[in-house]
Amino acid sequence: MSGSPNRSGSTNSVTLKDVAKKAGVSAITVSRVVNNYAGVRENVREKVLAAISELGYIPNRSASVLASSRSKLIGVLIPSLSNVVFNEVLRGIYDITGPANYQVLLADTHYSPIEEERSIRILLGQSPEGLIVTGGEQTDAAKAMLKASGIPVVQIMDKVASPIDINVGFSHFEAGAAVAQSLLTKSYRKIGFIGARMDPRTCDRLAGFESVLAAADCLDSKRIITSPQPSSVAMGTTLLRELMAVTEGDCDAVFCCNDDLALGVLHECKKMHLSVPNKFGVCGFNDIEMATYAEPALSSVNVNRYKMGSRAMELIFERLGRQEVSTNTKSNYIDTGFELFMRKSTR
Amino acid sequence: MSGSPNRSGSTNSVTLKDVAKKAGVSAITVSRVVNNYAGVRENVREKVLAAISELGYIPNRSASVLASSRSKLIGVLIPSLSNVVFNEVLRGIYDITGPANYQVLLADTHYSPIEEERSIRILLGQSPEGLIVTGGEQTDAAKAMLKASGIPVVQIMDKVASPIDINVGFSHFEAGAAVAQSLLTKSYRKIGFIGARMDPRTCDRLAGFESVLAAADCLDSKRIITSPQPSSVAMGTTLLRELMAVTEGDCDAVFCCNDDLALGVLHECKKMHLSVPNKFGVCGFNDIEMATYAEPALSSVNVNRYKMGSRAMELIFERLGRQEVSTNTKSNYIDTGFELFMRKSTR
DNA sequence: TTGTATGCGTTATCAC
DNA sequence: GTGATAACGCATACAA
Repeated sequence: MSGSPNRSGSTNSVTLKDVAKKAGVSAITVSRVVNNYAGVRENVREKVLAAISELGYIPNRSASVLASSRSKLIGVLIPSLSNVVFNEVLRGIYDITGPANYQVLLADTHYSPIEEERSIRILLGQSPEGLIVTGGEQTDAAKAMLKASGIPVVQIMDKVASPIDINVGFSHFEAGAAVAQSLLTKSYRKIGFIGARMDPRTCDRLAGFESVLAAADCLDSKRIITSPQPSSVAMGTTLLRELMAVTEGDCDAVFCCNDDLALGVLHECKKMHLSVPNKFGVCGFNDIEMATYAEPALSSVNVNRYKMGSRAMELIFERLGRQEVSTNTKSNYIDTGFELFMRKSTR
Repeated sequence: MSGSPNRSGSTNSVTLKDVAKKAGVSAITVSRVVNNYAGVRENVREKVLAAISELGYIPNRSASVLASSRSKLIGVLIPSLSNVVFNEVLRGIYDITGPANYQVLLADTHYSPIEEERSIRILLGQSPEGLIVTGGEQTDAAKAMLKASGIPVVQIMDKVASPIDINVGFSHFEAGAAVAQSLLTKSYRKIGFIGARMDPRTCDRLAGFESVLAAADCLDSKRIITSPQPSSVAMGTTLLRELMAVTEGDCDAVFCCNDDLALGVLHECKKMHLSVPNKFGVCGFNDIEMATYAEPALSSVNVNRYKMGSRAMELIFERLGRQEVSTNTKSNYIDTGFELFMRKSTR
């Protein structure tokens, strides 16, 4: 209705004062209504609400944050937006932040600690009330900033050696070891590994896997095929070819560092007439929905991605709730575990 | 080193003033250094930079935004975080925002215009410099807010009837029609449709699909099977069973509203000994990577998801660049098109 | 229950 | 090239 042009360019410049004037009250009263404070007389509240909707008032968060340092913002850093693994983690996070009216600032670090540090610096500038980061490979500078920030920080997706603050994840080393153990139990002996991108967690899975094979005297490093490039189904086909070439076919199973790769492997096995699971066993990781529907159904490892996200967020809110700086440095690690689902792609 | 406790709880409270004092200059000079202003003497700049890193100063964006109304924030609203379709869109967006040092505020609307309106209100409160929303089904209130905001708004993923501002997408109606046409060309005549969630874009694809079948006198509404629940591979298997039950097997092809559903259909076809593509043709939508590796390879429709994201962001930046409000109301629609990839799952 | 004064950390404006 | 001062819009503390 009014449509006054605003001086500074873009922002909708209806302010508390405008609303206050229209409602015939003071600015602080409007503020109280907006923030649902108890002590406001009902008729006053209604007048204010009417004025708010009439003017299309939208509170300016910057001003609010500056004055109160409660931003209702949570910073989240993940290594890759393309990796579907993080979708469910994000859902877990959003399912907790949404109802609490918190917003998420999401940054993609592209698996780079340097980019991560840059993003952390920027995110911290937005005064988030909590931060969720992936893994434990932050730069020293980043760790220092996070500690200095004083806000709850949760490292997720991995069990980290010395957590900055809170840690929600599981041991990739143990998960990799469990897969190796399971394949051994199924009488596979010449077990290979296929991995792409090789981020720290993937490396941990490989390490756990190798340790078990080594103990069983079944480890042969030429059966370990990796690529620094991103994972994909296509990459799985390529790496299987490579594995078979390098080992001259002397390989009876493979642990793929994720399901995309494994699905590519299954596809390629058909083309190569490699009979799965008898001649060749295949196990993936992450247990995406498609695993169950592959032909044959893909063995995989389920990790509680949703839970890691939701639990991390819950812990932040718990911290934000209690005032006491209860630094019980012992139980700051939540293990969300993992579970093997051995299906038709392994004996 | 210093470690002074901060009064208001959480934020790292090293301010411009602290840096200024340490460097022996005024606050505004520090601000100039931080923002890379030209006219600062080199030795002064160095002194300031030293003080900044020594104190671990992180600029407070809220204060900056309040004073300058340049937030370096872009709001993005998508209907679902679980839907992998949006991953690539987000990558497209982030690949443009990242290098420009812009942050993304990402909200999940859960396919609900009401939630979308709520999120838009909250996002606008953060003074974003641009906003990207999905589709054109915003509530009237939401549209009003977006228009009043004065910032560039891009509606993506769909060709919308009357864009709020800018529109980057493609016609789902035409895409659905193209699939129907292609299936007809391949001599399928009893063509069904399987759809889940049934958001407006899915409905449009169905409408286009139906219009072509109707024109060819091949439309039978009992072959249209839909569910309001989310899409999944599992849902694809269920809906195929339903389609076959309802039509008593009188159906020779199906268009699935997305690839997840279609992969489920392919899986179920095997169990039902329905020979694909001869007895039964299957076409999906979105052309996810797995489509190529399905058995048989899944026919699908590729839409430029990455492009929709990146182009939308580029357009926002273009707008932000030029001061003139060049409301050339004609060419505010960018068509990113679609492309059929008919593979082995159709004749 | 409501209002007044003050400050949050930064930048715009205008002096020097 | 550098600095003093006044906003920016809101919330805290206290007064009425």
